[in-house]
Amino acid sequence: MSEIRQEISFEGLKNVKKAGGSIRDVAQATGFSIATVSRVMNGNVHVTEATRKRVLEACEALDYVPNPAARALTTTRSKTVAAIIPTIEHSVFAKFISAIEGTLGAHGYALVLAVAGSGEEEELAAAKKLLGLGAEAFILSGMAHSAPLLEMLNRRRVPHVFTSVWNAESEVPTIGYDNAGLSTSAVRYLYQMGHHDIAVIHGQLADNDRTRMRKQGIVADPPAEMAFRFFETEISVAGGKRAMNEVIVHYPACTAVLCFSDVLAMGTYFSIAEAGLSVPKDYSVMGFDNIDWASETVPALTTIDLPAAQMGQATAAEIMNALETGEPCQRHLIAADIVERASVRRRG
Amino acid sequence: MSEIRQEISFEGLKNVKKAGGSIRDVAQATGFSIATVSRVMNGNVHVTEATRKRVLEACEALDYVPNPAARALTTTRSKTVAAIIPTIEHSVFAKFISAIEGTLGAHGYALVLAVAGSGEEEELAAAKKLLGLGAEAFILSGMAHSAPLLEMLNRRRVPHVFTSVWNAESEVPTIGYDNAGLSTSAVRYLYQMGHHDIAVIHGQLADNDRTRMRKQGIVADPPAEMAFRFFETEISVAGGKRAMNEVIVHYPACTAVLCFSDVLAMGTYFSIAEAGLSVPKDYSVMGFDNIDWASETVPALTTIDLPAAQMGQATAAEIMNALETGEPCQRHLIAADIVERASVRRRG
DNA sequence: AATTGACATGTAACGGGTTTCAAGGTCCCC
DNA sequence: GGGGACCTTGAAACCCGTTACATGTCAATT
Repeated sequence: MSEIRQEISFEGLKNVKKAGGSIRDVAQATGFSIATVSRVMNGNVHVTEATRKRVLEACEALDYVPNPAARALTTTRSKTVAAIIPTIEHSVFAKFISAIEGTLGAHGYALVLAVAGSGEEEELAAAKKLLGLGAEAFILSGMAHSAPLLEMLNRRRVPHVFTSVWNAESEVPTIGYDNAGLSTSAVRYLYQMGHHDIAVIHGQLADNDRTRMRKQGIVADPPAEMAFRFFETEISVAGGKRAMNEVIVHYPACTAVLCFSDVLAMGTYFSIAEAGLSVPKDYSVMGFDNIDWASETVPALTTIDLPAAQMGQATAAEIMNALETGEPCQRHLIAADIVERASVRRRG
Repeated sequence: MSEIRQEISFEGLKNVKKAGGSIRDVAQATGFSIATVSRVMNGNVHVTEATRKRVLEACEALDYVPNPAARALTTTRSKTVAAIIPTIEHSVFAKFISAIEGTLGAHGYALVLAVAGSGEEEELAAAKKLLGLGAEAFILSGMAHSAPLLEMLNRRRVPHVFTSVWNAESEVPTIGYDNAGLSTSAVRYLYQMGHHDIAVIHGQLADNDRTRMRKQGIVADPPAEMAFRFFETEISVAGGKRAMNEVIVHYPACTAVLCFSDVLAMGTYFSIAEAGLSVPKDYSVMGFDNIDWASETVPALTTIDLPAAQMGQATAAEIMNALETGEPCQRHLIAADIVERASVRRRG
């Protein structure tokens, strides 16, 4: 019987009989009804200890696990939340995702991941796909998203949060940092340390609202004596290095460099080293993120500690709450501070 | 009617009527049967262009998307594959995951992610959870996994692959590198460059078979004149720095350092800089991974290029093939080469 | 002894798709 | 004009759980 089956059918999984049958098999094996088996599987209280034990044994013996699709169909809960992020290849995102997954996982939820570059259509397509694959909530990066995407989420009442940003005014649920405020503090710090000519190295403005907000925090109301020059590059060590090469050549007055990401700062270190100069003697450097090796560089990097793990945790908790209570997600401001190390020196 | 609903019920999502009804609503709206609607949704050929158009319009108007759970229930396909990885906070994993997601996503599959530290029970629990949440295939790291996990996957005929490793003998499907062979070549390279006293800095052996394989590749059959000392540490810049501090103090004969990860190599750079020494004058350093900024360090890092993206792509392709044809996953050896840069200098 | 109620269990109706099979329609060809 | 062949469409069974409601049992209360 079973060897025949192996011979005749083999075009895909649909035909191969998997171990672990249905709830009716367990019911039959134990003599109980499927309702009772279901109750046992769900930890329902109205079951005798004896029957619970027998059912559990049968499940073990038959290698039974409830069919997730069937369960999702009746409960209308897939316990799956989706995160759409622009890239995972950036340690801050990795830490964030990791925290989300940990928190979600601890409560029986799964995380499905989509990397959507930075195109809005790409993001919309990813969201549609994930919705069609069972995601019941969404975690998005930043606040800038295509209108169709937001409409779709609202129309279908899919809980969602925008992360890495915080916006007191807007009514959308954001969980993140006060990006503008943080860059303002960074500038103030550099000012206090005696730096007046600042190179700001940042990623693409076009497709990243967090970068735009940070820039906004600088240009909005800078101290009168300060001058800034902005260098846009790709967010990577290589990008930071290239930008710093520019700074060295074209911005002689510059004494301090503010990078909107620690990996950019790392790039400046290498650029400066190659030029035969040194940090912080020739250039003070300040980062953003506090990635885990920021404290290990030589000199140790002064940066802004963005608690990505904490943000991930808060995000996951908020999403799960929305899913379980039906309340909309709450806004959260994640506090972030400058961590002063050795890469910015006092001048004058 | 609908406003009453809003008032009375609000304990969780189960009660809130979502937009976008069922296939029957679409059927009713168009006057066709649900069978026809289903055919349209699945691109079935036996539908007139005119009716296809009408159905599609109705879907648009009603904001209809097929219920994924119902679909998964009948097709027994969730189009969801799970990856269980020890950590995501390591750029090589991130790149790998990213490639998997990209390949999977391009074919309509979703990736669910679980980070399972390195405990075997933890991994088993994660796998069970994901199975109960709808995963239909698994991507695992390394070959060392708990027997219950492997038994479960085999019993239920869940396609799975082991990644980052390659093993010609074993019958399990592995997709990855010849870890032992690569460290052997690294040693040979250092030998050719005139280095005979090598410090090897690596991560925990206990919970990582890839690290063990790499070590094996060194101790199995080293050139007679060579001496090795092994330094175990945590895989991070900080870990590499600490280990290198040890090397400097306790291994004076050492002229070259082989790190089983580029982040460890980065740590050695900082340790060496802090000691007032330099690479490659005082120590030659060689890494493993070729993470994206390995070419940007000063000096640029000589390392072994592990094509994580290629591995991810191959893994995803193999898993999808297994899912769709029923054939078991094939083994793949991913070629990797030394990329010679400036951190190893010729001696003698 | 009768009534009540708590509790354990069973029956059956969903939920929202896919798919088999049958039926009706159209077109072609002899 | 009749007989197929083929295409489009529909009816209904089925997938596998969950859960409202019904039933049955037994102990406690009066």
